[in-house]
Amino acid sequence: MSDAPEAFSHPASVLALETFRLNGALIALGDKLVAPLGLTSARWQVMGAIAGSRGTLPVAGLARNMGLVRQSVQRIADELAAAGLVSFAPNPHHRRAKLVQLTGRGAALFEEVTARWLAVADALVAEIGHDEADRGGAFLRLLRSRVEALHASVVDPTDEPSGQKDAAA
Amino acid sequence: MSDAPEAFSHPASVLALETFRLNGALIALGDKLVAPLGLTSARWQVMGAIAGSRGTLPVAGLARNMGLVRQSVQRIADELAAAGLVSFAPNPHHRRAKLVQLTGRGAALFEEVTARWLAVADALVAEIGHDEADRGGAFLRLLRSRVEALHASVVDPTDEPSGQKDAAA
DNA sequence: GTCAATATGACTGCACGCTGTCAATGCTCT
DNA sequence: AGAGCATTGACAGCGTGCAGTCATATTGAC
Repeated sequence: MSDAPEAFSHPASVLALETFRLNGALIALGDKLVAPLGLTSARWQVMGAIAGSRGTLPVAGLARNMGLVRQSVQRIADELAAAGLVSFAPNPHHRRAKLVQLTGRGAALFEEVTARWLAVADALVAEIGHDEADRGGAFLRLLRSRVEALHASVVDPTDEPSGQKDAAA
Repeated sequence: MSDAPEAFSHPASVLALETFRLNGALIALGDKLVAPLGLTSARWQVMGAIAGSRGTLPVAGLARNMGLVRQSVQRIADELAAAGLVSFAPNPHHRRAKLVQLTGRGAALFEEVTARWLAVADALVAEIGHDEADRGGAFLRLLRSRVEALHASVVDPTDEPSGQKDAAA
């Protein structure tokens, strides 16, 4: 077992582990920001996706924009609807896929949350610098695209090639 | 609601959202890597922490090293023990806090997982470049430290300053 | 030596995202 | 018009991490 440390110090391992920790820190920060307003990080993000769509997207569309599966967003959306923060409007193009929109209360709450976030976001960018923040964002996007490509290319050696959907290799 | 887009294009928002997506992509990649060996990302990471500690740490110590709370690691460790991959050895310094160690099967499995990971990790670093990977890792660490500092400094306006533990304003 | 503070494990409950499955809806091709 | 396929919402189950609580074990102050 003398190979564990070298595997951990691998640059890719450092990237992965640091990403996990940063992810946790960001969620913790987000939760702390919006908790006093009765929200959570996830609900806030869904409300943001709704606001960004101007209420023209159903749940599945929001999920695509957020990079999540439908079911995750559906649960949050239902809870937000139960809380009176979002409503489902008829969709002229699809009878079942109702359009998710913010209610008056939802929009007001989201504006308040946005104000709180922008204060923190400005402070964060001020500390690390505009250029560095932009470079970091680009790096994260690049890294994700590589990871996703790797994810698609990894083939399971213990898996027979019959039941595969996408493994075009 | 015309302020949603500007909040989303904020450099800090981009960083946060990209971090969430990268986190998800990494977990998906990790799961896919170790699934054929009967593991998950979380169990693999805990095994890694155990291997890195050389079996000299109890659950709480592993959790500290990983940046998680005890309970999360405890559950995984119990499951790994049930699967015969780790065992709990007596701790000369503490009767309850048994030392978590890999069993022979656990160590062998971890070595196999490590080999699989190193192949992918090398491919990833080869694509983005060694220097860029190192710079990215440093950036992530810096960003996390700033986010954690912000988390500690954020005070809740609707919260009376009596019940606070760490808010050294 | 005693007692409070701390550390640890055990247990419960919760939030979140995923997979899998099913029925209903909409779209495309023949 | 009809068949086949993709999309969508609904529902169930699972893995992971967190907070809270309690009992036990260890440590430190007195």
